[in-house]
Amino acid sequence: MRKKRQSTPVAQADRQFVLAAAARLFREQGYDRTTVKEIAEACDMLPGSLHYRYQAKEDLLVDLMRLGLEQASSAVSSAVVGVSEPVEQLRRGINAHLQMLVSDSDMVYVLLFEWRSLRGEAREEMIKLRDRYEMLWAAMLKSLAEKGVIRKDLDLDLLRLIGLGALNWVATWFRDNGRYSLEEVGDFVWRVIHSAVLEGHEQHRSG
Amino acid sequence: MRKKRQSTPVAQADRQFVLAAAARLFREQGYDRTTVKEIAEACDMLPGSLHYRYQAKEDLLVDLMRLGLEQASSAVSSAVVGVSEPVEQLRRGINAHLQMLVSDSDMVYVLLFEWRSLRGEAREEMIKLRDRYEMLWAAMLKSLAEKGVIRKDLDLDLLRLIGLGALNWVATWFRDNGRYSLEEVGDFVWRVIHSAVLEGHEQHRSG
DNA sequence: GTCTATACTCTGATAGAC
DNA sequence: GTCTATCAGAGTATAGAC
Repeated sequence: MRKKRQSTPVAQADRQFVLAAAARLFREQGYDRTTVKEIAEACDMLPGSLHYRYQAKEDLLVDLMRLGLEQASSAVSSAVVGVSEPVEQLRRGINAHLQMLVSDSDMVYVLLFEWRSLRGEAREEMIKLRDRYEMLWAAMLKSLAEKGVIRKDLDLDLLRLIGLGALNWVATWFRDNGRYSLEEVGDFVWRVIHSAVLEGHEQHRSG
Repeated sequence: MRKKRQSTPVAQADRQFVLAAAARLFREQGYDRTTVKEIAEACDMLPGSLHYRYQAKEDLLVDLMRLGLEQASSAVSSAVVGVSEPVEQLRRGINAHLQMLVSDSDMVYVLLFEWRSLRGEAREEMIKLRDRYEMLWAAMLKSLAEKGVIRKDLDLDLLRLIGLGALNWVATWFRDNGRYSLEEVGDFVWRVIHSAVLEGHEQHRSG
C-alpha cells in the first residue's frame, strides 16, 4: 500500500499540531527567542524531524501565519453569515475577532505581533494575506454605510484601522480570569461604536 | 583636573545619542535581530566602547525604555498643563500621545513593541514604569469623570485601555506622507470620543 | 575611555544511518 | 519519516593593551 497524496487528513492534523505548538512558544517567547529545538520538543520530535517538514525556521512562521489568517477569516465569516441585520452583523464580527485574540490557538496573536520577524518575500506575502482579511471588514463596513447605518462624516478606512486597532491591542493586556471578561470588553467596544459610529442611535442622555 | 560627577550635561547628551541610535535600530529590526555591533557602529563606536557604558545588551534596552517613558510622561504632561478646560485637555493629551508614536524619537515605539524581549526583574521594572504613565491618563479621565464630562455608564479603566489601544495601534500602520496625516487621525479619534464618551455633546444627527 | 582580539555559547541547518 | 552527530556561522561578553 503506497501513499498517493501528501495532504491526507492525517497530514493536516499533523500540520496543525506542529503549528499550534510553535504558536504557543512564539507567543510566549517571541519568534527570535524560540529555538527550533524547543519547537521540536514541544511536538515530541527531534530537530531533524521538524526540519523534514519545514526547511527553515522562517517557513514555519509563514505557514503558521497562513493558517492563522485562514482561521481568522473563516471565524469572522461564519460569525456573520446568515445574519441579515447589518448592525447585528457588525456586533458579531467584533466579538468573533476578540474571541480569536484570546483563544487557545495563539496563531492570531502571533500573526499580529511577530510578522516583523519576516523579511523580503515572506513579509510581502503576509501583508497580502492580512490585507485580504482586512478586506472582509472593509466590505462589511461598506455594506453598512450603503445601508445608511454609519455616520457619513466618518472615513470608512480610518474607522476600520482605528477599530481593529482598539480590538487588537486588547490582546496585549487581556487575561483569562482577569478583571474583565471578554464579554465585558466586547460590550464596552460595542457601546462606544453604537453611540459614535452608528447613525440614528438613541441619544444616551436623558436630561 | 578631575571629573567630579558622572552625570554631566555632556554625559546626558551622550546617553541620549546612544539610545536614539539604538531605538532606531530596534524599531527597524527588532531588539533580537539587532546586534550590539550594529548599535556601536551607528554611534561611531566599537563594541568595546559600548560595553563600557552598558554591561549587557539588555541594560541598554532597559535604559532606553526608561528614557522613553520619561519623554512620554513629560510630553503628555506639558501638553495638558495649563489647560483649564477639561475636554480640551483630553484632546491635547491624545494628540501628544499620537505625536510621540510617530516622532523621530523611536523610543516610545520600541517601548510599546519590544518590552516582550525583557525577562524577569527588567520586565517587572518596565511594567511598573509603564503603569506610572498610564496613571497619568487614569488621573485625567478620573478628573473628567468627576466634572461630569464622561458618560457614567463607561468604566474608566476600560476606557483608558481601549482608547490607548486604538492610539497605540496607529503606530503599526501610520506612514509619514501616507494617505492620512496625523492630524486627520487625531481628528477622527477625537470625533469618535466626542460622540461616544463625552456627556452632553451635540447630537450629530440632523434629520 | 576607547581600542583590538578572542573566548565561549548557542543556533539554524545539514549529512547520512536506520 | 525519524534519528544521531556535527558543521559553520553569528553573537554576546570579556580580557587586556593603549
